[in-house]
Amino acid sequence: MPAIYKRTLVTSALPYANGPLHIGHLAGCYLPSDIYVRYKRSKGEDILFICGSDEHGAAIPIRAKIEGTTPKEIVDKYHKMMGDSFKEFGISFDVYSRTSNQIHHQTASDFFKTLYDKGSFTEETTEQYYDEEAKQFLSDRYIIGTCPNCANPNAYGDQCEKCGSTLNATDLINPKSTLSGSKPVLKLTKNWFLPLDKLQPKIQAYLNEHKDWKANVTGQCKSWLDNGDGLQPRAMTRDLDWGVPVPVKGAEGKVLYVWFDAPIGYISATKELRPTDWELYWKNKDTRLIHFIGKDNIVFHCIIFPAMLMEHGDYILADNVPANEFLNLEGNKISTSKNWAVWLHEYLIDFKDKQDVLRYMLCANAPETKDNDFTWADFQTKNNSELVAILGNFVNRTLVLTHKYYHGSVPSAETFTKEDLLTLEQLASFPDKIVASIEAFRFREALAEMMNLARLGNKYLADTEPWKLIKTDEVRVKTIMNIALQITCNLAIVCEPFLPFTSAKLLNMLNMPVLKWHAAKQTSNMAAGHQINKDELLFAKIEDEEIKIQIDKLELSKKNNTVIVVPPAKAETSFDDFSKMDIRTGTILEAERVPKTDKLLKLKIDVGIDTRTVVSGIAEWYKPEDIIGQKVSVLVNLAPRKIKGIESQGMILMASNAEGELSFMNSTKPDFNNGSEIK
RNA sequence: GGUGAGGUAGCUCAGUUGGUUAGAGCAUCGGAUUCAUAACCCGAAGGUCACGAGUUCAAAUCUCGUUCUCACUACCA
Repeated sequence: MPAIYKRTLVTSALPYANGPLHIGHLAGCYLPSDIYVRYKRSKGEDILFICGSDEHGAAIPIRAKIEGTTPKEIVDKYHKMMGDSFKEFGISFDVYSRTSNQIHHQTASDFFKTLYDKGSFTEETTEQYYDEEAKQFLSDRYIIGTCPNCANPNAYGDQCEKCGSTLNATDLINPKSTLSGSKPVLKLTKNWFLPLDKLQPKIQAYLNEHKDWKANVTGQCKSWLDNGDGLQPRAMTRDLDWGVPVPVKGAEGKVLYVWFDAPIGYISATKELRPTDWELYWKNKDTRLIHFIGKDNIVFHCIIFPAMLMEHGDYILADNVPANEFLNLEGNKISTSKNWAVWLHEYLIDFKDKQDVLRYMLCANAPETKDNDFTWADFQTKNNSELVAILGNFVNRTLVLTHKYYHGSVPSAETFTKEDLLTLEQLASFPDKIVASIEAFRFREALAEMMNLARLGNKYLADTEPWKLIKTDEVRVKTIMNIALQITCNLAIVCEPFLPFTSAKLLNMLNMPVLKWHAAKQTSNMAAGHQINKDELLFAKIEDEEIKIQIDKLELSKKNNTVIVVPPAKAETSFDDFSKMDIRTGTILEAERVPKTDKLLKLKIDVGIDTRTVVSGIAEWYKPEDIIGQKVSVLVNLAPRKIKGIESQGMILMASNAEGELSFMNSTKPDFNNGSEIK
């Protein structure tokens, strides 16, 4: 089982620099990793916390094009924005680097070279589109053309966003380069593949050593390994000009695959932070490496990156990869493009100084074992019924009484009753309970345990009733208040990983220095006679009004997005081109599901000329029995194509909205005969 | 369709190798209390453990089937 490690290296997934951060990012991996690291630091352990912006990949140049700017400006903008958000929410990275740094380019480049020299890669030459004007190969996203499926003239080389089909660039009709607008030519290109198929036994063995990983993580890995023929070779280079150049002769105009270079970002960030002894954290068996990620990154961190490290040979592998599931917002998926999100930088405008409230909420509601939902109503309840009522209230009543009875001077504990001793014993047991949960990456459990300490305090005060005793037994009250203050002080220590701002505020009120974790096992951190500062409220109630504003804001963005998103006008086309299409009216005679598919219906349509079979992807919106007799428009001279073994002889025309939902368009004169031409 | 993860109280979740009346927090209701941000403290109510079958003395837990949700993947002419 786990060796005794001397130090820990914690990485958090590198966020992609093409948009601001939202609550899903925080809940997914940054908050859990921050809690873990803060606790380890508090214990005095040797630990580094690494992160940075992922600034490569094909999506960034495209985003730049849309915004009419350069990739560099995009990544600069979001790198700063994300870094600021992390800082504001107390995510305590030791370094927040970026993959566009020179040090990263060098590190990733060297890494690739090492694998290349070792002969780890296989080379494969394929035909790809090349733009002769721009003098470069075109990645799929740089090519647009007419979708062979739905005739959308603006389909991308990898996917048609209109009909959703996955494409190869070579499938496109009339391909065009988005760089120069010219017609690209097919040219041979060489790319380097990591033969994951050959590495599968080693990867399997590695995963077998880590049966203790979370169920969602091992499950995902298993599914990759067991699926079909197992792992497949994966290209580690791309024909693109944005990224780390491939350091090999004959690879001009190529960059490293973003998922090859991004995880190496962890290494280069460590180098940047510790130029002299970074290898201690990456190449020494006494170091424990932990990757905090979201579930979408599991395959890269559990299979591909370890495979790269194995091939290299010098590096240690991750000992654990605690991946979280996804956080939804008010019942819907968080979506950057639909603006369905709570943005971190906006949150702080509406909820100034309430970083810890969000941290608390996101930890208490973290999607640790399954997707979870963030609702504003729940946010309010957690703040008002837990932070205010339990934690804030306990601290407040203790401090108020201390000022009232002793002018803020800690009273001395005289003689302990049985009840006192029991309370002190429980107090001392909390750190270990919280530790057990944190070490098992069960942060919501750990947080609940922390709150139980505040509950213990509330109960102790309710049971001992110092406000009554003060009239009859002042000596006894001294002891009671001393204990209540000790609980308050220890709360400040154990809440620090979760609520760092609150902890600092509380220590300040107590006029205490920062205390290490082990101090929380002691029951006499505050000496008699110690003078505390003026008390103030730790948490404020959140009123219905404030919540309503947030919900309205979301509703508004929902409305805006459903109304505004209309695809842009297409390029002009000629009447000749249009008249080449033979579109007829028809009637659906038969309809049935195509087995083993989710979306496909096999239709028999009378189009006047004949009755033909058409396979159509409308099963998500129409049941077969409901559309028999439905009048449709059919493109009848489209080249036939086999889909799932069925020859489809045409295409029915459907309206499609922003959500990709499809609808029939009805003629207003029902008696039009089948086969009428649509012009 | 394939693979993986889930389905437990109104809500969010625990439930370790199958073993007494299935737990917690919040919400609800009742009581007590006033130091405290109408907060705290005590108590109650609330569950056919998605559904169906099987194995067993015993199933939330194991097996098989069905169904729903999410992710990856295939399919959208």
